[in-house]
Amino acid sequence: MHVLVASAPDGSVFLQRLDAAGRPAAPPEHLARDGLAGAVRRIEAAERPRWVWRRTPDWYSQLLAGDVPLGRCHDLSLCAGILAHSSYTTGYVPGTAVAAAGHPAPPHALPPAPLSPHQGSLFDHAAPAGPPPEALAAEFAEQLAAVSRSPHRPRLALLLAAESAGSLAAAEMQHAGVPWDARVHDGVLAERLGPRPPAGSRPALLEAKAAELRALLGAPGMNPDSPQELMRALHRAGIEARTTRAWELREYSHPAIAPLLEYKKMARLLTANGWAWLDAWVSDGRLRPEYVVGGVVTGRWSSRGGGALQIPAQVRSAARALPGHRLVVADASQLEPRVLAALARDEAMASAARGRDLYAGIAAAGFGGDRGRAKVALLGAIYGATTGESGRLMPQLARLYPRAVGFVEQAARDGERGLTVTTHLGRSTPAPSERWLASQRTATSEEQRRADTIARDRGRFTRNFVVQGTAAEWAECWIAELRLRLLGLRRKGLRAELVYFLHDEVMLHAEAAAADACAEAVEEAARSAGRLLFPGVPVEFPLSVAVVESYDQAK
DNA sequence: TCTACCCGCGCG
DNA sequence: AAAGCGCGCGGGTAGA
Repeated sequence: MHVLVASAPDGSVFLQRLDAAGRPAAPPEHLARDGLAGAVRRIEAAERPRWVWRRTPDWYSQLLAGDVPLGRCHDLSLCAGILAHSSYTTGYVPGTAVAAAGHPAPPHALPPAPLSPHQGSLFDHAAPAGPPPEALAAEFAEQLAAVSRSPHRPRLALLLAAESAGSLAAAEMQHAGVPWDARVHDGVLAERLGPRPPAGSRPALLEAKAAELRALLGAPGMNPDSPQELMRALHRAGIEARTTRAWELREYSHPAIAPLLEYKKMARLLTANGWAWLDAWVSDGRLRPEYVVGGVVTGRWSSRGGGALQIPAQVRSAARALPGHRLVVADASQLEPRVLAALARDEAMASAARGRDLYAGIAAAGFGGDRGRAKVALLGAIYGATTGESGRLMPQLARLYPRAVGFVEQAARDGERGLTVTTHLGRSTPAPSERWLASQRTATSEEQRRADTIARDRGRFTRNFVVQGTAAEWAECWIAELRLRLLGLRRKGLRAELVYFLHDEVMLHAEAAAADACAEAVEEAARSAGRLLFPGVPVEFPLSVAVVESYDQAK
């Protein structure tokens, strides 16, 4: 049922079956490192165990290189991070078992900081050093015990399973990469910026735009990339902007504004996703970002390198299926508001969400059919808006949906008081910062004002945390269910791979013949995620799914 | 010359 | 039209 994989002190690989409580259930096997893939493949086929290891990337990237996909795992390091903070359990301290087993690593630190990308590539196939196998087995048993004594055992168990499945999916996506056509990308750049220039100089169209701008502002030699120079030039031209942000500049009517906004757009494309980006992050026709599972406090993933979680609309046409293949792109519609309706058990909001478009449903129920205002009001409730249109609409929203609004208000009040808040499955906020604690020990009224600001900031954070974090849990359950279905399709000879994940959106690269089955699998996985998180709660999580040749054709 | 920080903008 | 959450990144800038 569980198989621990670890490095033995002598450099061999240590495999051991563990029982349901994490205790050794059979004598360990020692394997030579090059025997690992074969052994794992055999055990996976025969037993479909949950693989237990310190960190998924340590083992799974080499297994994927040997084409050994796995169904389930338990990532001790990620689960330690969750359990250490979770208000759903008590008495768990990460690394205690490791330290007790005599490992010289510092206590409280089962997972040292992740390897830097450079180290990762250098040592990918080297022996991952770390605590001895017995210590990892003891740590696993500690984690299972922490789940067992939780009053929310099923939820916490689901969270650890989903996070671990996420680590498998992340490794698979990094291994596969997004199919990326550098010629298409280069074409986009050439059309918007001009042909690729020598390194260090501006492409022709960008340089021309800079010249036009200098002429219109009467500022020869001005470098538009320098905020200071730009600000001086704007002021001399009578544009009294306080910042150089695009949305503020849009307020002014002056002949230089339009070219300036165009310049900023073009310069952004060049620096963020230009030729240098292509050179650095696309190789062998694939964009291979590194995903950091649980990299955000709320449980969302972050990424390292290439800004993979911010691929701008402008270059999405370069993400193209290979010949004979399709991209299946799916995203969850209005995920966060729907999660809020489920969290708060708000029947009224759930019924407004019954259709495809939640905002339209809410608009019809109480905003005179004005979808835009309904959306602003709801997002304002989730983010904690107090001023502007969104702030003004709050009372109206609260009358319509007292349970939903009350739920986020409670999370905000708790945060302001320095309490921990927790997602549906059990991810809790870290303790308030030292800055927060210090701010509460104040005397003067000046300090008190600052303390209030800090408390309100934390209130907005905790308000959003419960919703964003629970949405991340839904998405992780979704991807977990999806990858199991893809493994099933693979056994039927239908090949498809997960290639991209972005908070509430997934992309598959599938053989054309498998595309429809993939679209169905994505839908099934979403229904399953809803049932796993909120059994019996009548909130729907509809998707929009597109089968396309390139990413820009989706939605 | 190097480092740490801020700004601005892209994504959800 | 534009303030309220979470990120990563590149370039400019200030200080060492």
